[in-house]
Amino acid sequence: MAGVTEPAGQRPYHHGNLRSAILEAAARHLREHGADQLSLRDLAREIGVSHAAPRRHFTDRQALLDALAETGFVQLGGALRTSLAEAGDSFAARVHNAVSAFAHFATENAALLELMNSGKHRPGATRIVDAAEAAFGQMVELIKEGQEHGVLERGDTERIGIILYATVQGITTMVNGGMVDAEKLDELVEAAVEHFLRGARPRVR
Amino acid sequence: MAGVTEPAGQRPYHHGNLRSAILEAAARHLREHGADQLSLRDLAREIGVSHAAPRRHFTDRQALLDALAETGFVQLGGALRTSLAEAGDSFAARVHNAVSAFAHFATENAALLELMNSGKHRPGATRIVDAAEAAFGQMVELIKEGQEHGVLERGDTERIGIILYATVQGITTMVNGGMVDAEKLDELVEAAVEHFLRGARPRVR
DNA sequence: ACATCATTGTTTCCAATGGCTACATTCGAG
DNA sequence: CTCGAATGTAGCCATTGGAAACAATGATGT
Repeated sequence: MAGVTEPAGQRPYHHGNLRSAILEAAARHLREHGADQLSLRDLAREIGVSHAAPRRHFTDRQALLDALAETGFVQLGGALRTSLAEAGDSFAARVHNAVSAFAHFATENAALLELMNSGKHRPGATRIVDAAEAAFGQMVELIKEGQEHGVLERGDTERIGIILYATVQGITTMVNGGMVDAEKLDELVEAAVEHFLRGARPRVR
Repeated sequence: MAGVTEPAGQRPYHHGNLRSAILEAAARHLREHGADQLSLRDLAREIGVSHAAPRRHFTDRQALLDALAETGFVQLGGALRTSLAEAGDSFAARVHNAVSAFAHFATENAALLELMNSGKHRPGATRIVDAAEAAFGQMVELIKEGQEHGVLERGDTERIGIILYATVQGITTMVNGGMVDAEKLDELVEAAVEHFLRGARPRVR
């Protein structure tokens, strides 16, 4: 039944937390219809507010997309974090877990991922950059770990991290773009990790 | 001076080859302003034709984007072809050349690349798929070459090709997205190739 | 309590876009 | 030379993002 503040199905003048409602709806639309089809007015209609209301929370369509990208990086960071927490001690297993987590996040949130690395965000969108670095930083940490354990070659840690990150990122892009069958994802991830570990292990002297 | 068929600055009723004119203008706009900003009416205005004229050549905005993606794959294929033709005999050098060619094409045509692997094309866009496979096939051929020379491990050729392709693709995505400084491109490509060759070389028995 | 100001929504308007239909001009095959 | 097929044009519509002026609500200080 309608709450006290919502008599006869009427929404009170103030929504309460429009911002998060918009973000939620936007995330769903993003997943279901892609970023191109995401319309501010559509969201407003769905939520039941006037089409100009969202403007109070997102100055721009781009601002909304930026916010989505930011939360995307936060989510990705979380996924990586738990994947690493659940992993055992074996470095290979840790890498595999992290990469696999990334791959699944990326393929289950294709449109979001595209948004995240489209780099179209506002010049001053430091929040996105921060969130991205927080997520990416875990990969770098992981590499550092491998280097300290003597399983990975020394040298520019970030560069090695970029290569690992890029490889997974590329695989998911191909899957998301339909160039590669989605069923091959796990198999590819596994092969990529193995290649990586072999390619980046210390040279025998 | 105005040609015979173009008296007093007047364009004849029929443009002559509107289709290619549109493609050209679209390619330029794509490069300069990205796919999002690409407007059919804008192109029509620029070319000096009515806003509905492009419709005779591209049923849809998407159809135009599809066509752009297709030519993109053709261009990429060409770039790979010449890069391989110019390479020496050393397998490592051949891989490096091809990968480098890809990387530069991808970073110099960021928006186009995004379009190419966005996978948003029409379900029945076989031409795109064909063009893509023609380009991608060269990578697979290259891998096969390495396998026959005993420089790369045997096993699923396509899978190995995908990993190589994905790695470069990922690197360029990061560069294009601003996550990585563009100046690091060559250095990254080199490292990636080296990692790849070490990671995919035959295991000693 | 109450006046006042900042938030948050609403309404109304505008320009631009993609897309559609009916119509005009030109080209080319028979 | 005629007539149908291509190719362009003009005008219309719905939708969108965005801006401005106005309305309702919430919060704050006295």
